[in-house]
Amino acid sequence: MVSTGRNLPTLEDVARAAGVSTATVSRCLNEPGKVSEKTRDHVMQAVSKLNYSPNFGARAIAANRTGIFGAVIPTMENAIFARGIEAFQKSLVEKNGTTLVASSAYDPENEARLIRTMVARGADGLLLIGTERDPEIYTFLADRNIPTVIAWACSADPNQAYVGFDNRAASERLVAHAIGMGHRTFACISAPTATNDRARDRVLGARQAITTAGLDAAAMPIVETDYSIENGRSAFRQIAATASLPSLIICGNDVLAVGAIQAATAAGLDVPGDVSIIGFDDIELATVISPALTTVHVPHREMGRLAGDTLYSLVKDAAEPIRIELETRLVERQSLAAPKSMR
Amino acid sequence: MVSTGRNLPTLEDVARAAGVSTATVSRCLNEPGKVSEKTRDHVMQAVSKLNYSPNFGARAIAANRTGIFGAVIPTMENAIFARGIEAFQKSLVEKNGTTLVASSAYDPENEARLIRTMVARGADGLLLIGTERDPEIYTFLADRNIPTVIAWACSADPNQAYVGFDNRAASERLVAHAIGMGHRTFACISAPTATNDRARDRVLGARQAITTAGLDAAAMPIVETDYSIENGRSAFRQIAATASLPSLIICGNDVLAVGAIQAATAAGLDVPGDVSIIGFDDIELATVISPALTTVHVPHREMGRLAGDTLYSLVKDAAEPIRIELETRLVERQSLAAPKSMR
DNA sequence: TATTTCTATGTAATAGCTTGCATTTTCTGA
DNA sequence: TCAGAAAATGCAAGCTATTACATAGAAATA
Repeated sequence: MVSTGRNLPTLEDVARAAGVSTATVSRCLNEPGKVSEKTRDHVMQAVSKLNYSPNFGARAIAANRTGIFGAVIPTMENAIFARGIEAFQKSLVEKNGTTLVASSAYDPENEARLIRTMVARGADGLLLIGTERDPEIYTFLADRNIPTVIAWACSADPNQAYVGFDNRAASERLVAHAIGMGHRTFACISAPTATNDRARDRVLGARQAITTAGLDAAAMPIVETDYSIENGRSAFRQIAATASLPSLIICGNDVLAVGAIQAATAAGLDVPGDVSIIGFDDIELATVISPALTTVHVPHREMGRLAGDTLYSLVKDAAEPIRIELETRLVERQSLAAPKSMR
Repeated sequence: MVSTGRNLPTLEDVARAAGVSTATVSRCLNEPGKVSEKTRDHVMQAVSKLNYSPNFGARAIAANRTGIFGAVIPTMENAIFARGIEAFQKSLVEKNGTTLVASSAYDPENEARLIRTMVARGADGLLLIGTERDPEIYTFLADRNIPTVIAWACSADPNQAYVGFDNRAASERLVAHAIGMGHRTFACISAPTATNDRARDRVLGARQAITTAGLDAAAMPIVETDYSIENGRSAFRQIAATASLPSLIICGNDVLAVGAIQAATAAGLDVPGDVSIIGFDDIELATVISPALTTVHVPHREMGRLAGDTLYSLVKDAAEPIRIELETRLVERQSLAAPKSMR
């Protein structure tokens, strides 16, 4: 194990050097407003002269907080979470917080373990994705007074803070739009719905739109597969291998949709001429793929930023749960068009 | 401020419940081999009965370590860092570590501040990107015995651990390959080289290849701009606006290259017919853009994973600095072809 | 049996900072 | 100038786990 290094300066050393008490030095560092300017100058000079930086453990134990905020996300490899966490992190850095990040790979058990680890590592508050998890986790967090903010979804629990959007309604709107263009036959490529409430809601929204149009939602085949371009490709092939190709392929996110477009193109099909494909999220990939993807724009960055703001105020001011529902927006590009039968 | 929650059990509570001293309980938790089986059973029973979990701050101060590993990266929005950090994090989770992440937006001052913050937040070790930074930072870290691993580049300092690759050599190889195909006129789109050693090395590599071929490297115009697709587009326009279009555009990374391809296509140019464009990194975008991008593949995930392993062993075993140079690989796709003059 | 060697456990000294409360200094206004 | 209020500062009590060292007891050896 690594030793503590040459004996580093402590608060007391700084206090001595500045000719004040440790209390004053501590206040200089934590509540500079409470110290006179003259004293503060002296102290800060001593701080930088000694190159002092406070001992973390001591501070954590004395103040009973760490300034660390945890985020447990499904993966950093999807640009939406990378974006969101980047914004979350930036928001907290502005408030002198730091972000502890871990990804669960969409596995609930992993997630539960990581949440406990974060708490054991001193996280003052936690960002979680989606609402669905073992109730024991919520109890665990409540017992320890660790505030949480949920993002990417809205919670039904009135005491749960969140910054989310309505996955179901957004999906329903997009599919209804496609139905309005004439689509009548569908297939769906989704992430596994059993352990992913957002994915499930998106499928439910699509079904709802189909049902509302007087069509048979149960007839829509669904391929469940983890989010990746490659999986999108193979899911498309799987769908294309069945009797008749649907006119619209509804994808759980843009990554799957990009894979589907690639596979369709590779199979010699024209998108959207032979088959329309829609996504969800609106990441950069959606504009780079050809044809560009029609999708739902989710304000990921704003969500991350607001989640940071919200979590901070919960930790700092023990604020009442803040519940923010953001708007999504349909983005029409080239991968969705009226089906052949309509032309 | 949030209170500590209902008074949670302490080591002492557990000791009392198990009828032993706090030292024994501590040993049960940290070095179970040193305690007799009978005692251990008693203690563990008390632990789970009281639902005890050790206080983070107290542990940190007493043990002088936290199990927290920091990573200060330029941005999470570029897939390469998202990938790398994901792998880094995964490697450390396996070893019961947790990852503190912050992004500096390629700003050295930000980076310096974030490094200090991470240390102040108890990071046992740090992952940094690139070698170039204020020497004071290295002193600061050395004074505090905080091991660091550098990734994405190789350090000349024999005491500095790293897991990197040779940006310069990789770039030189790719450009030499293009020259071999007949290219004689060049332009370059790069991230600002003043504050980014990787970007600078890539430009140097390109220049080297040009010089080696007996051509005039100084004649190559360079547009410096932050990494983003949009900036790649406008940089291309800027280059295209000059007298004669070069046959090869060398981009500092894939993101810029994708933008350049889009702008070229939008301007009615054929890539690679009218102009060849090459990137660096090999991210997903490179395969999704059309024409697919010829680029240098960098093993980002492996780099992240190895950086995690390395950092852990430095912290844990105070191992000698481990220095790993990974191989990059040229990936030939469609955006590079022999120039018109050669056909 | 006496002596030595281990093993298991306990005692108590830290570790360094924050903060409630007490005290001193400075400011305000008559 | 001085009482009273406000601001600045100091005192010292925590906060909780780890671990060096001490000790007791068990096992091994002579």
